[in-house]
Amino acid sequence: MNAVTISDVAARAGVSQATVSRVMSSSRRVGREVEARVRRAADELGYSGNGIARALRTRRTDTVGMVVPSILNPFFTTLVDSMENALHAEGKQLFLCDSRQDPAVEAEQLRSLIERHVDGIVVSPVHDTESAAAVARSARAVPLVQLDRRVDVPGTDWIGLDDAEAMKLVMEHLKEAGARSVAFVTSELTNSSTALRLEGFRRWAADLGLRIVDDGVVLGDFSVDSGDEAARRLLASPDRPDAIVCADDLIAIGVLRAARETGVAVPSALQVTGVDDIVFSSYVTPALTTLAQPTDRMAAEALRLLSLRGGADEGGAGARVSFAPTLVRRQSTR
Amino acid sequence: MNAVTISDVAARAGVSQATVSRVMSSSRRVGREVEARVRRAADELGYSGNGIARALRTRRTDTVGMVVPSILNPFFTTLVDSMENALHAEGKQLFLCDSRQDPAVEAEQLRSLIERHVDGIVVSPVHDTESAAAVARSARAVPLVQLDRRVDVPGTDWIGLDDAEAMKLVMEHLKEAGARSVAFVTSELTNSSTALRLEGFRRWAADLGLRIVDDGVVLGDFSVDSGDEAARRLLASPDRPDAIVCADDLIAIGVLRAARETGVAVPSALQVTGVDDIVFSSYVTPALTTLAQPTDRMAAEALRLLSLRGGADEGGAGARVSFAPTLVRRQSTR
DNA sequence: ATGAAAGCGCTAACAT
DNA sequence: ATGTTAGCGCTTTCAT
Repeated sequence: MNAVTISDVAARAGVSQATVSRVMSSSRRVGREVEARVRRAADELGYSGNGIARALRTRRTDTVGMVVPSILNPFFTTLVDSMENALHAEGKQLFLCDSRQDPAVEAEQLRSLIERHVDGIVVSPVHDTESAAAVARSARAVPLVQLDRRVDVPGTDWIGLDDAEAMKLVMEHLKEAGARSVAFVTSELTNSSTALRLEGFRRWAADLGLRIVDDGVVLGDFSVDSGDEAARRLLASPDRPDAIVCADDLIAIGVLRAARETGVAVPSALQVTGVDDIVFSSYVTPALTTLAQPTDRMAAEALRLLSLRGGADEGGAGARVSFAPTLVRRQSTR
Repeated sequence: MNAVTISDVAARAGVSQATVSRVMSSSRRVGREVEARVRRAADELGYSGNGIARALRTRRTDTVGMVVPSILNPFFTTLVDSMENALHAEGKQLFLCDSRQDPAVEAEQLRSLIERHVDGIVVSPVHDTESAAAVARSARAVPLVQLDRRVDVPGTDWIGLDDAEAMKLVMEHLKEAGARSVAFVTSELTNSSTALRLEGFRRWAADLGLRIVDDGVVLGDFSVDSGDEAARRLLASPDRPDAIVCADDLIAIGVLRAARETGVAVPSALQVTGVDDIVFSSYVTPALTTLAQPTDRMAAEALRLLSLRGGADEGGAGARVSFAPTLVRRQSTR
């Protein structure tokens, strides 16, 4: 084990601990000759420092905690990747927590992150209401931003997609492509993304004169199987839509599968769109038309907001930073 | 900020810090009445403990670092998920590091994890040789196991797939399904998985009398595009194989795409297999026959090996625990 | 059963 | 430019 401490190095170099500390953190000028001696001593002993002791003293851990509903959802994987990249660039590290779509687990993860004294928390809350208390409590203890999904906690920053604009892009595209009647498949209304996207769908359907078919809004969850099931129902209906708008790509991929297996041609007889532009959307057949989110920029913004709030401040305005997606046209629409 | 310390609680409860500590960690019996008083004081103050201070004192952080070549590769995503699950069950947390396929980044991540005094490290080394030094150095400082990929570092434990058995399963399946000539698409030979799978492919091709076509081993990387490209070459050759064995599912999905786009029917004219059973393998058309890895069991085993080696021990035997995959038959083979 | 006190390894005043 | 010293908040002997 690495039991080499700063005082071992100090002794070997014949200087004080403080001098070694200064050399290692290049915080203050140190004599050239002394610095060389210290560095050599550190090398010879294989000194690597103790981040725990430093953290206790400086009250900074250079770590950020991230809590997502499911890391297996490719969109969150991308978000995690973007965060890890952004943090790495700043010499920080990421505690990754998967809340398994469970508010209780989520609350526990948040508590644990705070006990570990992370410098900040990025969370995508599982549930509209059930996540609120834990998020609020956490935000009082440590800088916290919400990413993608959000709960209503005054004074908390949020970064995510401009859901209204997202639906506008999709609906306009479908209108241009000749769609007349539409349906919407999404998850249960227990998270913020769903609610806003559905609202946008309704609004733009009305504005653009796209008719929503009977029972044209289907709620399930963000999964391929859920999309598959919803599509079978919609396609079997007498009032079959000629476009199905999906709240995310997983659902859309399920819809595509159902269409294929029930012999409905895409995009000629049915157009399909998703949201997120997960990697596999370009690999399915037909390739999926979807909306790409700028996850790298979102992660950078999340970090920026995290460091702005230097500590226990509250009553901050509660910034809401939304990014417009970009339409990625592929073969599932005309 | 949460500035409530153990001595605040002690003062409020009218006891010593030691007693509060005992109550919080339920380490020793404490009088019933005193315990109640302490708990109440802690609640009232919103005391949550300081994991950093505790870690400094106990020399345990209850954290594990994990370094993977790319978290965007769905197989590693699954592995990370399995590890996160296993750790969560033990009240530990995961530092996630993505080495971006770069040995230099990997070395830096490892160094950083050690400085943060993680209790253990799980690493899937990027490169056969270039990762070796950093892995060896790290293993000297902290309990370390290799997962999936490995470098040759004596005395280091490894958990992964039984690659020979894997290839055996695939090849026997193809033989039964009537394949005669085969090709193998994999990544460059700079990681352990590739080398072993190729070796297994060659051996079982010979044993089962499956002919390897001319230029029948194609090296690229673990990606859809790489598989696509390799397949176009193989399918254009005069000596076209009637089965393409792929070293992972991403490659196989690329092969399927190339086959579709060049009008080669799968599985009737060409059979295709992958390895890993990533989620999307069941969603492509035709669904991919592949090998499933027991990632949950692997993660559990990794943790077990981590805690066995209680500290600075070395000269351990260097356990190699390999798990047999299971064949998942789908539509890309007959 | 409880308290007093030492100290984990480091950094940051404050001296010199 | 460098050294001395006092903690950061906690756990853990060692007393009582």
